[in-house]
Amino acid sequence: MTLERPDLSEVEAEPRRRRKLVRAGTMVDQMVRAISDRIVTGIMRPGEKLDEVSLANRYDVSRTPVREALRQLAAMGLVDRRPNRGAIVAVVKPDDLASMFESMAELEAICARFSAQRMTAQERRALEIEHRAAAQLVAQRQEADYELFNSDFHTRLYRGAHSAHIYELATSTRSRLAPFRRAQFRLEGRLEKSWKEHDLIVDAIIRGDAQAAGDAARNHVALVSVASAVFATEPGDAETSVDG
Amino acid sequence: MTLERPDLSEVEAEPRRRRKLVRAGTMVDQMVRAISDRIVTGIMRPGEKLDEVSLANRYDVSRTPVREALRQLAAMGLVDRRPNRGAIVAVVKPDDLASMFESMAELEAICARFSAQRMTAQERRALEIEHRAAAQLVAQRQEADYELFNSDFHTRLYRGAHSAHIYELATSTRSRLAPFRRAQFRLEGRLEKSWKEHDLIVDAIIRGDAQAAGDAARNHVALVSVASAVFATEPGDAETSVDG
DNA sequence: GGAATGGCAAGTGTATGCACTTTGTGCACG
DNA sequence: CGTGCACAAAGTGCATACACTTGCCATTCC
Repeated sequence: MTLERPDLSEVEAEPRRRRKLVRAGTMVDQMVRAISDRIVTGIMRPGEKLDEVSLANRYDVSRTPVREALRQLAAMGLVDRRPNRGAIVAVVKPDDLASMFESMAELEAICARFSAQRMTAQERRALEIEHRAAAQLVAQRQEADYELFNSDFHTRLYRGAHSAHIYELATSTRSRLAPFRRAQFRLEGRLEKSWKEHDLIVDAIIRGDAQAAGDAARNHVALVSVASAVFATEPGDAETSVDG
Repeated sequence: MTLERPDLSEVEAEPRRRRKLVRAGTMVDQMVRAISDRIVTGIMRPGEKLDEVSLANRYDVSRTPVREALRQLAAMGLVDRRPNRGAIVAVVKPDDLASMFESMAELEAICARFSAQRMTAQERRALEIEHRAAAQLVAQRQEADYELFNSDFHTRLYRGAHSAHIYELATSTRSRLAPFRRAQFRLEGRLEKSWKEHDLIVDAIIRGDAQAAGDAARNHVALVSVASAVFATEPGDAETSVDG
């Protein structure tokens, strides 16, 4: 339905002249962030059309920067572009989704393994403290807050590997998977299971047991994969509804 | 020196009107391929400037498609773009380079492991046949041909994992590393060592020994990394010379 | 009646122009 | 003689106009 209301809050707060007071980076970079947020958080659903002129109006720019943003998003894998036929939010086939979860599992295994070997004492301590604190969120069934913590937890693992490129691979793969797993914690008992799986990872990292940390992390993602598959295969027509 | 000769051979063979007979895809896609080729094969060296108007003249298009191509190349990690300050062929610091080789080693380990588990009988046979044939190239010191075979060999491993996303991660990481290892086979004895390392991988895959295949592959890349590091740290002023 | 063709509308691909940012250079001033 | 400012040149960022492609629909022909 390509809703028409301005809703430019992501880019700028006021309808004043846009030029000369751009806050951070170029228009294109801001739009890339804004649009990828909308995709990753599920506001835009897979298959939804990304019309160049609509986006140009929405963000109050011309088509040129929109096109550059779309190309960059396509390179990230978040949107599909067909020549002369426009762009849509990336639709992945079940096989691709499985492949991406599998990759994610292996990447997390690597990160956990390296974390067990390379994390500094401070990093280990912070990881453990945050993980312990999250037990509260589990006990109180704070799905939303736990989801935030969960994201932070995994980011710690990626950073703990102390390898810029692996961090990049992990975060970009995670972004591409995000649209397909945002509801996983709504599943009955998933919160507790997630925490216990984390516990195994943390324990192994603290002990410096790389093998165990890697295996635990791989297993954790594999289970998330199963939990998420439920939603990915739901009938979801994904075309008209704007947000759930 | 930004050589001025036309040299459009990569894009089109004749100086006739460009429109209406573009062969494959859009101008932007063709330029992305052409420029990434020039970077990956070492014709353009890290740090070299990518001026928009020069590229526009070179490929006989306006700046708009050039900008889109540069943005896509930046997303691939092959070029660095600084806002308002142009683009250069990506320069990676030694730490980043090490990180990328490390990632490559892990990715290849994953591919080899999966290949040992998942390759079809045909794939295993083809891998072994090609590998055996390459022994000729080693014996005859055919560095250039062996390099081609080597690229093919690793691509077989990536495909053998039967996972689209892992294939993507492996090939893109490989592209980003390509500029830094193109001379590795010139090192004394590297050819023989490479073949013997391949031999271990092939043997493990044929036997279906995932663990051994992964370890052998990781080790293989680690050694390539060392061999390439020699060139990466060479004084190389990387500005004027066009090909070595 | 159905299939093929022509034109229309929507939307993408590219060219071009102007505004703004950055950077280098020369001159004034301390 | 060194430091800082102003101005000019080069080059990027974005807007706009136009060309071309695609999909749809009505009309026409078999």
